[in-house]
Amino acid sequence: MYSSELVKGTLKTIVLKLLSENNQMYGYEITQKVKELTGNKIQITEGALYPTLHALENDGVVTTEVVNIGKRVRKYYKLTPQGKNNAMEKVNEFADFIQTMKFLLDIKPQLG
Amino acid sequence: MYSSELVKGTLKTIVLKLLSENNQMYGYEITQKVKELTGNKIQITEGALYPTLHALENDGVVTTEVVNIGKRVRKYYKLTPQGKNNAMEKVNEFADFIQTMKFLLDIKPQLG
DNA sequence: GCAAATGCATAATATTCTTATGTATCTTTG
DNA sequence: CAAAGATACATAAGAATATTATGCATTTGC
Repeated sequence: MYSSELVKGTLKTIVLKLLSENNQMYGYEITQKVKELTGNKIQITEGALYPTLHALENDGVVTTEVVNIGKRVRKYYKLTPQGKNNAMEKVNEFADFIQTMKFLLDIKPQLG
Repeated sequence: MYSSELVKGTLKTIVLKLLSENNQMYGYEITQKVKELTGNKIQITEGALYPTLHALENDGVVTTEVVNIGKRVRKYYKLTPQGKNNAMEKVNEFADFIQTMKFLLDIKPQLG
């Protein structure tokens, strides 16, 4: 687990990227996917995720579809066309940011 | 300039790294150095920097020395031994974080 | 049957940054 | 030499975002 401050500000980027790869996902699925892909190094809490997803919906970045699974409810999120652009931009910006930070912090290329 | 959320949480790491390379620096110098090294892509505001520096001092990570330059005052910050460890840890953690994010966001190695 | 996992959500609090403001000195330029 | 911009500190109000706690309900695994 990274210190929480380090991960701050990356949530939206992570969510958008996952949605751009998976057509549609529901909240809980996103938390699990991130845990799995990062080997528990990044864990998204629900208290952070749901407000973010709602904000993305308000901004027209995602649309939602509620699906009943037995008696339970799942809320699927899917990128709008605008959201797809948004996702690419965010990821590109982060890639650029990484380059800048590597230089600034004098971080050498890592093996692996 | 990156979106502000992107840079969130990196301030302490940046400051500690610069201090670990420069023996002692003052606040304004730090803001200028970061601007210069990043080609204006990252700009540290004073409203964010000074509270952070004061917190680092409270935590025993840095010590300060006030120097008079003419009639003006400069406050130099210098890492304590604990602060040096702290700096290394922060930078290593960030390097690790970058690797994780590159994988998660599927970012390819960049040229340059 | 009970604990853990799945699945949504919100509210209080904490943290951190932005923006604005304040004070003062020094340097550059027209 | 006056004014603007740079240097140099600092704090405070407000915004944004995350943490922690809580709540509810269903389903799965032991």
